[in-house]
Amino acid sequence: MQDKEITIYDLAERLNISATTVSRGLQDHPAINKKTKKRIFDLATELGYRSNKFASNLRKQKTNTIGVIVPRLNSLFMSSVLSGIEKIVNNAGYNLIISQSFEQEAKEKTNTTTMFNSRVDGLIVSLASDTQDFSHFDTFIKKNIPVIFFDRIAESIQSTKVLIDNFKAGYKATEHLIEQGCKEIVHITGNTARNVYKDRFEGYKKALSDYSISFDPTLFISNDLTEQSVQDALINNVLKRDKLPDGLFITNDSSAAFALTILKEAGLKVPEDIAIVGFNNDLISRVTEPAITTINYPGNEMGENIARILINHLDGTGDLSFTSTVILNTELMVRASSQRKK
Amino acid sequence: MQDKEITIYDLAERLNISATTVSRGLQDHPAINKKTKKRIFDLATELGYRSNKFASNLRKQKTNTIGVIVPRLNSLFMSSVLSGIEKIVNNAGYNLIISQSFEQEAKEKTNTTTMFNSRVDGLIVSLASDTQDFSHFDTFIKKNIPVIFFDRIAESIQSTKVLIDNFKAGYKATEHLIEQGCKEIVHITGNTARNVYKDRFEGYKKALSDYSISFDPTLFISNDLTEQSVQDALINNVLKRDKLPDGLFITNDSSAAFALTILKEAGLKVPEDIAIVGFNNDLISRVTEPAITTINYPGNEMGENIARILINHLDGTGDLSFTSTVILNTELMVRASSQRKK
DNA sequence: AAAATTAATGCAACCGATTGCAATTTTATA
DNA sequence: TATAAAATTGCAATCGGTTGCATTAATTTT
Repeated sequence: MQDKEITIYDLAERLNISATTVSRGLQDHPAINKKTKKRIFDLATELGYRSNKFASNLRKQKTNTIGVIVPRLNSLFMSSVLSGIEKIVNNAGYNLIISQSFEQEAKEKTNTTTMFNSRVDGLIVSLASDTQDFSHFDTFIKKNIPVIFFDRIAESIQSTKVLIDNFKAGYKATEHLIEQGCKEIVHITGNTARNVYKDRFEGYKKALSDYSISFDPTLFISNDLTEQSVQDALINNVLKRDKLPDGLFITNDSSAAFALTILKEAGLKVPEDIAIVGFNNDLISRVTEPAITTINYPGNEMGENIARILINHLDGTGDLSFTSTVILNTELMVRASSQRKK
Repeated sequence: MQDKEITIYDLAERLNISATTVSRGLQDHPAINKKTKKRIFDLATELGYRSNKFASNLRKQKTNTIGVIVPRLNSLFMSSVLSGIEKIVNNAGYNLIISQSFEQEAKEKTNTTTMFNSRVDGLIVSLASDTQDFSHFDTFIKKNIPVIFFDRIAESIQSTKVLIDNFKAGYKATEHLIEQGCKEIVHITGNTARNVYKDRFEGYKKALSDYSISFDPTLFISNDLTEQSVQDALINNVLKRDKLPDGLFITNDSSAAFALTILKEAGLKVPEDIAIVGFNNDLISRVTEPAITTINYPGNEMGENIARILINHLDGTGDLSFTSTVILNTELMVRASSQRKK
């Protein structure tokens, strides 16, 4: 439209004062007379003035933008985390730029570069499942731009991390199955190059060993946890075994629910023939029959936590110890899919 | 860090050429000699130059950023849409800024303002359930900044819309239930001030009337579709009726799944006592027992469509007819929850 | 009322890239 | 070799705020 954009110079001209004063007035600078401020604000509103963030960012070298890179957007857990992040960040006056790595290291790298070039003030990352090399974050570290990892973290990187105790969660899930009398527990999980899956797996093994059950590598299945993979694992592997397993610990609820339907279709009774434990406590774990025992992993709270830590760092006085690890609590939600004893 | 940021001036100085040439070289401007370009690119890489988007945006008055406002992030449907949008938009070199209205008109308004002030090149919106006044989008319209509505649209606004034929979907769902022998079909849905719910409701009523079933207002329940509300509706209303209904059309799959568990708990058999049809075709509709009949509503494709339309408009030559409506196909996925006849 | 403070305001440079137009260099044509 | 045409490159203004330092105006203090 013809609507010319109003600038501080326009305001200055109309008010017969300098652009400097307008700028300061708009920022509520203490040195500016209250009446002058009022005149500025009034005219600004009247003319529909809006600050040009680019000019401002350019000068201030700050963007008020936070970048987020996640493996995928379309899971309930991820979107809960994002929802939590967005809420906090937005209230603090920051913008969110979001991108997905689609579980690919290469995409993650280019996304990281984009974020860097967008000059985000901070970066929040959950790693792709196959990322092995972390050099793409070096530019951030070098420039002292905070990077927070959550859920899928990189142990080797010196930076803030927000996660759960996956080892403990894996241990508790497995222990619970053992207590229900399971002896042959299948563990289906993601790429164990990633901490989340590795640690849960370690917890699984530790529980087995603590209860004197020897770890059977053939009961351990690591794949990408897509429907296809889960189906393959069950039909071509688990269900083909001479002796069918009596327990299944699978590391997300969608997969657990999906596995449940496949096992039931195959004629197995859950939990009598095979007990199941999932992970996350998504709604889906509550609507299956039987409902699925799972680990409660509060995504929304995690998101809020992450955001708060980052914002505090950015807004607070240049604090020191920005290298910390935050561990959130999880709990086992026992439901019918695993209860074999009363 | 000490790392000074490299600018085109630094490059220019080192190469003994002007910043203009560097700028053009970096943009692969045809008037610049190939050898010069190579020298520029080489030095840029060597020194780790990165373009300052703010300076560039400031000068070009374009941000390469697209804003998205949705009611909530944490639903599978929404995140699929976002995932689709992100994919396309990112490939086209745009950034995504995302925010949530939390279903509140007020928050939607402030988010819109923020987007406006962030000078997004385009805006993608799915309305909050209680938004009645659309004046907050006027600023965009006035400035000719494209706004695309999807799913939850505003009929009265003249702008591009991407959605499904909710009337038809509602009709098909209801017709299917009728064909299965249902006579008393409960319809639980969201705020009918919003097109999605209103149209599905209209479809429901039309199907009833086409099959000579009179519409019973007491079988129609409109609420916010939270778990709590669905539970209330079923327990304090539906299940308290003298004559229990024999069909349920509920407009999202999570709610359908949740409703299913409640009805089963109450001792009803599905589909024998009551047949159920949901909406969306989320994974959750496939893992319940029985699996839930639903309307397939492909979020990811919708997202990609939206993004493509917007990008084409932004990158393409200033096209004309930017006021169109795109209707995506949906289909009824018949599953066990509604099959009462063979 | 003059001098010393304190409060307000303005000057001018700067942030880094872009671009219309002019100037210079190179290559082609006569 | 002089001249026209094409290919390259550079000048200088511009985008809109921000900020250190200087200046001017309003208050206080003697």
